[in-house]
Amino acid sequence: MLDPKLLRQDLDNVVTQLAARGFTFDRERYEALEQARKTQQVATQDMQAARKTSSKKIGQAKAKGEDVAPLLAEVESLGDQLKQAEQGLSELLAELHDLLAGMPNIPHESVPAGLDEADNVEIKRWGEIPTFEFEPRDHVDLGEQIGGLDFAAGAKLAGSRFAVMSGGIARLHRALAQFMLDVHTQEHGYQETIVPLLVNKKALYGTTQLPKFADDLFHLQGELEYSLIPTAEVPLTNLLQDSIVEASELPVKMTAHSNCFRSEAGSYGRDTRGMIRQHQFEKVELVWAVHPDESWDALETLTRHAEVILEKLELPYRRMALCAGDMGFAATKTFDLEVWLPGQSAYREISSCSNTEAFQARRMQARWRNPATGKPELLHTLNGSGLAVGRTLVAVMENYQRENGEITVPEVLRPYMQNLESVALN
RNA sequence: GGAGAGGUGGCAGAGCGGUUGAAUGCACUGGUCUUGAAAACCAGCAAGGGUUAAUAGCCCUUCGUGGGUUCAAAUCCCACCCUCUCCGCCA
Repeated sequence: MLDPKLLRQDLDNVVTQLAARGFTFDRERYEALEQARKTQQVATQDMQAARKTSSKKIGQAKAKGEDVAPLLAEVESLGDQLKQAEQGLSELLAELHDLLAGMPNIPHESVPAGLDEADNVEIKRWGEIPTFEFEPRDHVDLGEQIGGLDFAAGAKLAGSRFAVMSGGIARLHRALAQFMLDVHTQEHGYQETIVPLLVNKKALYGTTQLPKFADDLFHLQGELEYSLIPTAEVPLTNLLQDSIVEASELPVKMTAHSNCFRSEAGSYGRDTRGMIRQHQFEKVELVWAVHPDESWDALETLTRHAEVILEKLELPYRRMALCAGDMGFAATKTFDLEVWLPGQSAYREISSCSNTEAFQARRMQARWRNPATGKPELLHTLNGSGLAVGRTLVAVMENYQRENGEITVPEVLRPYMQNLESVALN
């Protein structure tokens, strides 16, 4: 959520900056609503003040044993008027709030211009693209060849966009998650966290999946209104919901390995082959909550933490700065990491690291106490994948494949696999 | 699932229709004292929002959440949520 004060004070700028990411703001509606709100709020609060004063007088008079009848007559009519005014106000506030809640974050000045992924800017490349003395296969073919990656089984049990892993592939997948967690907790200083995979609406609102993106989620039926998390960013970031963190406790750095569930509504026909886009996948998530002055350094550090995983795995990647129009709703700036997939001869997204500044923190009232003023102020929150485990498995399979279909186990994973040197036929 | 208890400020914990945004303690901040620190003493210290040039004043809201009664609700009524204890069931 943007700062309502910013809209009141600098609407022109907000409108143009949001236009940069392709968002059209209904300015006239906003201005009319805001005008009405102001009038209504001042009037309502005046009436509340009047009622308060009268009630106090009545209390005092009664205590002295005086006759309160005239005072009662005075406030008699106030009740209905006030009720009406309060209702009118709350309707206006709700409408304004809905309007605000639908507005995306303002892109940082360093974000490249552009409306779609064609305008994303490559920041750097790392690693050598591997060459093969044979025609490299994609992970689907590899999985078929050595077994352990079964999409038909996934479809039988659940439907499309599900897979069953088994044997060496499943083990490799588990090793990847363990490895990532160990690096982040032991080398990068994150707090390991295990979080609920089902969350409530308030949490989803806090990280901005709601109200706008309800269709991207799986919602449980039944009297309890749970949804499956699309990313551990939701529970991790919401740990700070309605709290005030001491300055000495910053930065807060948390990591969680979790399953993630996405409906993938609107992506019919995209990435239908293989593990790239599944309804259920695993991810190791990184979340920071920081002093507002430090979020830009934090974004760089966080992104590096994700890159380190790829480098340790010796997977070639590039870092992209997303253009304004390609960024997620809550982000002021996003770096995507794209890993090289020989099966597609292309770089594919494997991590997305964003600074949301106070956008999420404002919604969830995540604050820190500024020792200089003694007052609570909004934190800045960041999140990034470190990394998407399923996609990392794909990258390992395709980059480490041998002609016979076996997968060489990357050096850093071997301690997690009893020093197994390759994954062969299941 | 059954029975009971409870949800109040950063934490603990009073209040149970009327100058209560809320006693008290701890924590925190400033001061006195001290070579310095601690202790002791004194003072300050909730959050959100509105108005405004203002982080100045003034005002509103908030005692789990949502409704209701009343001139007036932390206090009374209803519903829901959560926590704890016991029993049952169960990874």
